[in-house]
Order: sequence, then structure tokens, then C-alpha cells
Amino acid sequence: MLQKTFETPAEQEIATDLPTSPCYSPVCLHRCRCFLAPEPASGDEKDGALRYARNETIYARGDKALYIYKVLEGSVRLSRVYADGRRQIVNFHASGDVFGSEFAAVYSTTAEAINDILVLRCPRLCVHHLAAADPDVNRKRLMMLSRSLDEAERHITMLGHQSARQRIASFFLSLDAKIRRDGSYAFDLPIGRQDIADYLGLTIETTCRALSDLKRRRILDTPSRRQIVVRDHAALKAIAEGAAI
Amino acid sequence: MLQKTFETPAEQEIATDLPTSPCYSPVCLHRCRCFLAPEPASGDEKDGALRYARNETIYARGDKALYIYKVLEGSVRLSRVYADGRRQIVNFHASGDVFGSEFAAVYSTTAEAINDILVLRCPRLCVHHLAAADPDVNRKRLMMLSRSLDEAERHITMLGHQSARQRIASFFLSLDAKIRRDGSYAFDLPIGRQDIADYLGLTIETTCRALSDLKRRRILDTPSRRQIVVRDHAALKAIAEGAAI
DNA sequence: CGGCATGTTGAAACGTTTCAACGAGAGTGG
DNA sequence: CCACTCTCGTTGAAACGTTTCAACATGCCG
Repeated sequence: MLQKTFETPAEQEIATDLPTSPCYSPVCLHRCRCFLAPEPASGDEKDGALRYARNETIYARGDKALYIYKVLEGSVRLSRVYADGRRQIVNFHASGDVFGSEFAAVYSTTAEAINDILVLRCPRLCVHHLAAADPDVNRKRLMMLSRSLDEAERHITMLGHQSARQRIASFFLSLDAKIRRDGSYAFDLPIGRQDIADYLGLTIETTCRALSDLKRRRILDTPSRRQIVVRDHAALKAIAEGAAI
Repeated sequence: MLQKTFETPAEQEIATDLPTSPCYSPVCLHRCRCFLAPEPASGDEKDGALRYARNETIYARGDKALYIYKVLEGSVRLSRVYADGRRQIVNFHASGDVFGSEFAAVYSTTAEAINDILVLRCPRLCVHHLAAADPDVNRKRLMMLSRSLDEAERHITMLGHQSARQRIASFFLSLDAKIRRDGSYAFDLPIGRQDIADYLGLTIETTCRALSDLKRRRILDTPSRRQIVVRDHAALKAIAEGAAI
């Protein structure tokens, strides 16, 4: 279960796309175009989609980056594993998100299924081929990477100087923005406590305590393990932004 | 000196390049091509380069992202400033590096000169124009963004679960790889302690203590404030990777 | 040489981690 | 259907590391 691709500072070369023959199959090209649409699954997209079971590895850090993926159902975590066994989750991806779209020769993170998932997979060479014909393809990839970078910078800032309670508050605020359905204040949490902890750079115990603290303050509620209700959005925001309380 | 663009979770829209007329001037186009070369300054590049004084702001987070920059001389820091006055440095850029190349409508970070610097500036629309003619332009931008994302992920992992001593060790290891000239084990540190602390997510005091600790262990030496000598590269690496010592 | 920014050290306060125990829920088989 | 088990989540108390506040040292520039 542990990755062999440990984190060691300084290595990893960035390279251009891998030099093999592209795939011209119309099915494949059609599928690749789906990556450009920001929306989640649309009917025929699901043809040829892949299933992964909970905790299954989609690709590992260091693997040749041959494919680009799009989540159709379920959630995916991108992480780096360390020699000491600890794990840093770098990003989560939900339905509609594209991942593995980096430009390096090998994947920089390990991608795993959080629950049972359905993903679309497209060979990078195919995307490359598409990009030669349509300059918009690389523009869209630039946009996606740019957004990832922005999220990464926000993540850095959070880890750099937010307390445990602030991190939890920020985390649920962003989840709230991403996941919340129309009027309801409740949403399903697709991930477990350990994953939250590994994303926030905390231990699972500290994560629990911070959560309990927010529950005691009646800012959050967790009717069940995997459900979150944001009771006081304003207070949550105040805490995330550094209110003394 | 404080930015008005505070960090608040959730906002910032990503947009395509800004819709104004591009610049077709040959000088400008030539300059833009320089961005594609990974090398530092080359003779005629310096025509029309801009100077910024130490601590001067090149652009602020939230400003319209009109230009892409390349460092010719000196160092630049990219940071985000918080309501509480603290600052997280997201990245450093030295001679030869390109920055501000994100695809969003506004800059996601503030760029400041660490010392007196010389930079090349190119309108993004111009780059855009170039990209329409030459698909390689967007490929190169993809590569640069991809590398930035990889660095950001490494940064996240460091902030997520490395101790102060480990962070310092990792930091000097990567600096060593970047800056070191040929045979010598010493290199000049282009930045001050506060900048290091703000990058590592530590206070300046903790940074100092960790440094002193490594000096006591004879792993590092600082002949002067801005000079670093790596005495025991292997030990530094061992610490960065989590050695108990 | 003084003055000011920058860097360094110490001691107490604080927050997070660690280690340990316990609770709650989901799935399985009797 | 209940009891069993296993994983996941929660809480407590002590240990640990970082921050804070304060003082002092050093280097740089006028």
C-alpha cells in the first residue's frame, strides 16, 4: 500500500510530451474534447469511462505521465507520501474536475480514489495531437493549470500561518462554496477525517478537536460522520480570516 | 507599504487574456520571444529592461495581469499578505526566471524586488499574439506553469509536516542546487532572514535558532549574514528527509 | 561615531502532537 | 436479529516544539 516513490528534495525533471505516435481514433479524439468542457458528465461521455474502487491507486508519483483524467463520479485525492509514512494531500478533485494534466514527463503526485469512482482517461499524446490542430486546447490547459497553481498558493498560505481552527474553517468554507447544493446548508463530506488532516497538515486528533470546538460553538454541525451543516457562515468566515475567538 | 489586497478565502475569478488590441511592434515581439529562452540575460535582451529598487512593488495581488516578466538581474519574491499583517512568500525568482505568467485576469500574488533588480516586461497580449502564430509559445508557458505547480506542491508538502530544522535544511538544499557555482561550497544568500521565515512559514526567531543549531552541528556556516557555506551536504539531506538527529 | 535596521539569544506561554483509552458505526456470520 | 469485529472517530493528559515578548548584538550607512 505504501508508495515506493518517496519524497526527496531536488530531483524530478520536467520534459515535453513523450515521443510516441499519437492516437487518431475518432472515439479517442471525441473523448479528449470532453476535457475542454468544464461541466461534469454529459450522457455519451461515459462511454469507455474507467472505474476505480475506494483507495485504489490511479497513478503513482513518478509514473510516466501518459494520460489526462477527468472525474465523472466520486472524488480523487492527489498526494505525496514520505519516507516516514506520513502523507500530504495536495489537492482533492470532484466530479467535473480534470487532473493529471501537468506537463512533466512523470506524475508529480499519486492519485487515489477516495470512494468508488468513474473517470474518463485520455492519452496525453492525443491531447497533444488535438492541440496542434486547435490552439484553444493549450489555452484551456493553461487555464486549468493556472487555477491549480492559484489553489496551491492558497494552500501554501493556509499551511504557512493558520492555526488548526482557522484551517478547518477555511477548509469547510471552500468546500461549502464548491459542494453546496442550492438552498440547503448541509452537504455531504466525500472524505474522511484522516484525509482532511492530511490535507490541512494536522494530525487526525487535532482535526477532530477543532471540529468539536466548532460544533460546541454552534458554528458547524455533523449530523452524521459524513455530513456537514454550516450553521453560521459569517462566524466561520471570521474565524478563517483570523478572528481572535 | 501594506497591501490593500488582503487574503480572503474564496473569490478571484480566472479569465482568458484581456480583450484589448495586441501589440505588433517588432521590438516587442522580439522581446517576447526572449521569454521562451530558459537562459538568463543575453546581450540585446537588456534593451528596454526595467529597474526596480529594493522592496519596490512590481505588481500587487489583484492588479490586472497585463504583463509577463523575466528577471535579468537580482531576485524577486511573490507573496500574499494577510489582514493580520503577516506575509506568506509563495516563491522566489532569480536571474533567468519568468514570473507573472499565470492565466488569470488578475495577479494572484504580489511581486516585490528583494534587491535592486533588472527585469524584462512583455505585454500578455503580445505573448498571446505570438501564441496564435506559434503553438510552441503556449507549450512553453505550459511547461513553466507546470514547473511552478510542482514547486508549489513541494512547498505545500514542506509546510504540511516538516519541523523548523527540516524546513531550513530543505530550503538550503534547494538553494544550493539552484545557486551554487561550480566547485565552491559557499554561495551568496540573496535574501534576508525575514524573507526566509516568511517562505518557510516560521517566525524569524525560529528561523535563526534552527540556523544556529545547524551551525553548532557544523553542517552549515555563515561567514557573513548573506553568505552560506554547506559543510556537510549529506547531513543536511538526512535532516531534510527526517533523520531523528 | 551614532543611529537604525537586521540578526541573535533567552525564558515563559501557547498550541499541536503524541500516546492511550474509549465510543460509534458498518459489515459479517452465527 | 443480535453479537462480533474492524475501522473510524472522539476525548484526555503529558510531552514537545514553536511562538511570543523582551533584551541584546551586529552590521551598515549617513
